[in-house]
Amino acid sequence: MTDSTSQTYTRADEAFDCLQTAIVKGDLAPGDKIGELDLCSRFELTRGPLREALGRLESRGLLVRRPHAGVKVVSLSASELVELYRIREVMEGLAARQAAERMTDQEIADLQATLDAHETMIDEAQGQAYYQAEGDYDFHHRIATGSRNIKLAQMLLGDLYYMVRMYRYRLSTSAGRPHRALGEHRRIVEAIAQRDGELAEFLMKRHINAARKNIEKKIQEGVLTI
Amino acid sequence: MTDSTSQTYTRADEAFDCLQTAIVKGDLAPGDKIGELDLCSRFELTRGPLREALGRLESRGLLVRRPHAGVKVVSLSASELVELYRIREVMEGLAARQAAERMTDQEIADLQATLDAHETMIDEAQGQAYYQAEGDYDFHHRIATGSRNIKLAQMLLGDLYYMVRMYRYRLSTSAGRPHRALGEHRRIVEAIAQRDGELAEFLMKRHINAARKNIEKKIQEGVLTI
DNA sequence: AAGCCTAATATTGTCAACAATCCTAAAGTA
DNA sequence: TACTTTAGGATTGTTGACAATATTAGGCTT
Repeated sequence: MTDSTSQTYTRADEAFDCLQTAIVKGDLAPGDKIGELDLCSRFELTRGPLREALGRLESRGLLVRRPHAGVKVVSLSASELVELYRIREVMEGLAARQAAERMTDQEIADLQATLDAHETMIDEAQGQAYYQAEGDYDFHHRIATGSRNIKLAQMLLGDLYYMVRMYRYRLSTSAGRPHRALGEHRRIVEAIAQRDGELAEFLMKRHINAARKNIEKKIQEGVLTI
Repeated sequence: MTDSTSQTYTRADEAFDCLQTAIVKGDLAPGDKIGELDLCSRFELTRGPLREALGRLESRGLLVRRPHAGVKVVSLSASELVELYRIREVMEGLAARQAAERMTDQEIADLQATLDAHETMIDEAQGQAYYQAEGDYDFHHRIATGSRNIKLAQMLLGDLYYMVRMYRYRLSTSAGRPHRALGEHRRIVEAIAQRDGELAEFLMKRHINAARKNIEKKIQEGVLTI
């Protein structure tokens, strides 16, 4: 995600990627207070580039920083996580609509192919939340890109998805949901293939709404403690 | 917007604010290629904090950076600017809906008061685009904050608005539009006061849609060259 | 015993020198 | 004349040392 056109890969870019994946994968858990020197030794970096990366991550909302006090990984409250899905609902709805208008036929064919791949993945790795989540991410990623709305894709891929993925491992396995989600994905792609932007937007919004309700239910059940 | 809770104000924060306002005010115009040393001498900074600020601004999409080549202010194409308004449409629609559900009565009263102030401002500074734009910004700012959706407010106030404001001085004066916009604002606030979130969302979306069409028209007329 | 103040420590913020890379301009060749 | 190549210069990337600040632990007071 760090500007694929850049030919050279600076240490700051490296630091940024390391930290971002560490946060997303859970190696750095929400709420962790982390020292710069720890990070330096862990990732074999020096403080200059590291600090630049910290600045970027703070700006994206993955870290919070207090001058002279330190850096800690952002920790969303339950309500904040839910609010994230409300934002996704409208933004990805727009993405789906624009994707329906602008994706190439080839891209749509590829998208359908990935759905087939997801299906076998779900059947094989039954209940393996990780791969399900990756498949889901792939789907949303392609649509965001397919919207041809650069800023929209940037905001989704660079901000929201990383925050959502931070929490995915906690709230993934909901019996039967993967198959239902896949069905919803199929319908969305169908609408896109028919170039029906309005329908694609509607279906995408409903899809994310369902995911949100699923999370809200878990929170109420106390399954998900944040 | 740089974390109001921070007690101490670091040089990097200073650099960030300086650059951001310079970009928004047009002192650094879109497309300008800027050297780090120039910036250092201009803002009385040293390179360390400056680079950290550059990282943050790049992450927010106000700057583009190419390793070893330099930094330049982002320059939106006409279509990218229009796309920005499509994003605003759905995000601010959501903000208006949530604001209708969550703003305090006091906040709503204040909002109505600012609209009155805007009205006199428009009458007095007739055609003074700058103040009109500031009033408009204030209105949208309050609603974003009133949504109580932290991330949504962050994205609107920290990303989108700055990019829009970069271009406001070019596309501001459209005879009669200020009054019409004010009327639209009033209706939105009315819906919020009645706690009608659905209507508030609808009206806000239409409001931004109108602004987008206004810009598209100007682009087609060739008035606005980007 | 509990709370406040003080000082030591560790961590962050800042700086200036060094190394690596890109851009430019001049020279040479087709 | 126009294009390629190469060397120089300028700019960015990186590093490690230095300064400033928040935290924490310990002692003191109430």
